[in-house]
Amino acid sequence: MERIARVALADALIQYDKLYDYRLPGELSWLSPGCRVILPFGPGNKPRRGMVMEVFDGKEEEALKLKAVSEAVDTAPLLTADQLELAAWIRAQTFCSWYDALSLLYPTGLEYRRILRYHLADGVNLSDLSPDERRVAEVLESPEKAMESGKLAKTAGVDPALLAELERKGVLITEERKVRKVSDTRVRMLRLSPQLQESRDMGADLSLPPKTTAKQADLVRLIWENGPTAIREAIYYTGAGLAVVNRVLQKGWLECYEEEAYRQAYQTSEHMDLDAIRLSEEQQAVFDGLCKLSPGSGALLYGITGSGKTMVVLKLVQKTLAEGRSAMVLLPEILLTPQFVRLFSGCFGSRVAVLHSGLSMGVRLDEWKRIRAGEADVVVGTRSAVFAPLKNIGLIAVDEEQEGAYKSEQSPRYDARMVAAWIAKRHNALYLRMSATPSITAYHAAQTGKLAFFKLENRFGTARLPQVDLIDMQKEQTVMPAGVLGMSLLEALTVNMDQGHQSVLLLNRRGHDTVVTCFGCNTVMTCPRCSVALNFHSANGRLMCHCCGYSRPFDTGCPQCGEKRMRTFGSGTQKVEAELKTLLPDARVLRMDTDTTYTKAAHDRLFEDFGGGKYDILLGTQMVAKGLDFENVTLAGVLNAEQGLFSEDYKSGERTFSLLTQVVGRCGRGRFSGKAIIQTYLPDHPIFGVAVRQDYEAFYAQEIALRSQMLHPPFCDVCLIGVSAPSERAAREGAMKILGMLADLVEREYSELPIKTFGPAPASILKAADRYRYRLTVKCRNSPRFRQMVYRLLSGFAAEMGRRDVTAFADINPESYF
DNA sequence: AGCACGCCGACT
DNA sequence: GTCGGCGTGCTC
Repeated sequence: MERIARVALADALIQYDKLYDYRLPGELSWLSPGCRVILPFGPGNKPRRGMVMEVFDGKEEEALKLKAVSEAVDTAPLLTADQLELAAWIRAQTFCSWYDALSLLYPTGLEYRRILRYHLADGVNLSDLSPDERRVAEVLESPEKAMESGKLAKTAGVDPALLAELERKGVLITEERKVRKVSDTRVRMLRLSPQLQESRDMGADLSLPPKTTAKQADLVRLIWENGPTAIREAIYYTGAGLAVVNRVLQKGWLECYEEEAYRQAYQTSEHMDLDAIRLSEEQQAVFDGLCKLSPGSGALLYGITGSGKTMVVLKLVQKTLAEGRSAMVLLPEILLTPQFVRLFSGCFGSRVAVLHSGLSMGVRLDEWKRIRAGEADVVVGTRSAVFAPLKNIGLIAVDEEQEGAYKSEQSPRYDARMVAAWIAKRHNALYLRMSATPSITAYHAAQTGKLAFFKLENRFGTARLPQVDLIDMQKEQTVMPAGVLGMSLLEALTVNMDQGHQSVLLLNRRGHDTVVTCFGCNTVMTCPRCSVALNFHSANGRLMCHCCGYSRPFDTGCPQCGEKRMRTFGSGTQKVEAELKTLLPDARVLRMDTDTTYTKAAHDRLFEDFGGGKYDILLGTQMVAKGLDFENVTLAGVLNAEQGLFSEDYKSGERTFSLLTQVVGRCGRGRFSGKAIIQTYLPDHPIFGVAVRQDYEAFYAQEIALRSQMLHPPFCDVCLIGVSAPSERAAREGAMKILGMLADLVEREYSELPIKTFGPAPASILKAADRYRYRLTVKCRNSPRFRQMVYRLLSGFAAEMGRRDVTAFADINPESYF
């Protein structure tokens, strides 16, 4: 019998992504599932990365036909059996490769980088070489000297391919080194020597020889009294130098060892006594109800803004920890994490770990390790935090569950809410979705009993919902010609400012504005790589593409006619800011959008400044609507409320309602009552009626009827198939090809599947990053059998198109429409 | 993706 | 008769 490992291969394309069997040689027979390995792959036996998914015994003659695993990367499994199963599930759900799914489960900091270094071979005769080759040899000088491949090619000024050729010829010898992307940080610690420790354990007093210096004695006493301490800290407390430490170590009273240190993700915050906080009657009832649910249940908590959902979650986390289980709280945006982390770390201290993509690789690695080691058992983070290696999870709470940010729009296209549900079921944990404006799908699930339903209808404390006015911009006067601020809103802003209160202005922008056109020929400035208009950013004076990041200076002139003067359209935040400056010259306006808040530190600081009363008006895009909680804000204005309604996907109503509700909820959170003003050019749209009344249930009734009638989710699933290619023709033909293959599969083998196909159509952004995109939309039921068909479709298409630079992907229930 | 195998044109 | 073009197919 021989040990055989079934391995997932890294960087595998869908055409050949499957589990491969390799023999485990004797010295590697200890390898178990979850360990990373290096394998010889393909006819050239190129070393490739992989992860062991399964190990079993096989017949000797079978095993000998297999190639052998060449190297172990980990000495112990990196992932648990549960995690391997999760990866398999993710792969099946999202059509990603085995290894891509596995990669979600550990931080990139644990990845190794392979560094190739070249040496000169012994006894190379320089006169046998071409001039190029000789230059390479001269750079290396001698066999002892080595250089990294990229650097060598650059220094010698040769094509990197030449190096590979020289290696084949035996002129160069390669040496490979594996370097972890992020190293561990270790800290040197001091502890008592075994003898001293023993006497301390016996209850003896510390006794040192009489001629011990004061500093030495202080140092030993510190460790005696406080236990093991980091050298740096010990030096800090005793005032001793490193020389004293070395002396004491030499005398054998203390010993030194290394311990893993963790890079910090957040500042520790002031302690908060959770027991001192009493829940309201309504909150308590919800809390009790949630506690009574059977283990492994899913629930939806519908709570209006300001009803104190977070407080209920804090208490739930506390209860979960008390039961010896861990908890996870997911948030839609990185920008919301600081507030939550402050709150949670105040209550649970260093048991809290933070995970989101804004953290540096080192911090993320260390947070991951703290969680895995069980040192942190409360995880707060964004969608990727759902993969935190918590053990024995008792609670997964998803805040603002309707937010599209929970869905990944890059491969693997997972939905953190579905992953959370899977994990919760596996751990028998409570899966809690929360929102003031639940997604139609979640509310429907609650209505039909698939999720337990809880409600918080009252604003906490004295806060009351604000009065909401809808302004018809077709009739409304503006002060500025072609201005965006109507008279009513301007008046309200003035009054609010005079009373010393603050206001929030939301600009409902969706991409295509702050368009710039040529003053001469009226050409719209568009991105040369994408088919979208460029946006003017005053912060850097450049025209920028919001799609691919391309930018160029504003003053380069019109590419059509060379005219230097430009005209700006739309109502970007800058334009509104300028209008405010003219109309309310005394107002202190804080503009917040992706230009001004590029870093999270900047965002935090601006938020704090606003909260501290340094500004009268906060003006911004979507981000100002979320999570902001300041008692002095009593006016909210929405500038072009109908914007999002023009997008073609079925969720536009849901998103607009949610946004309006959030922004209205921003004001009147404290002692003062609030007011909201919504400006729109489409006042008769049914969504505004229910939005003004802040009536979610009425909105739901209206929306679910529409979904049912149009056969949209939750009454079906939507599978988006996207195709991209270097030319529009190739993209369209690719999409046609897929449509043909799909029809073929359906006719031959999958005729029983309920399917309706739409398209091919150009994607909503036809051209992005120099590639043209087409899409197909398939209304379906997301069943294993349907996914199997899509998988075959994708791998078949990839095999056929592989060499033609036409790629396709599938995304079930996407949040954005490509 | 790599890499080999394989079957047709211009070369020692 | 051989070197080499890139079309086709496989990768444990």
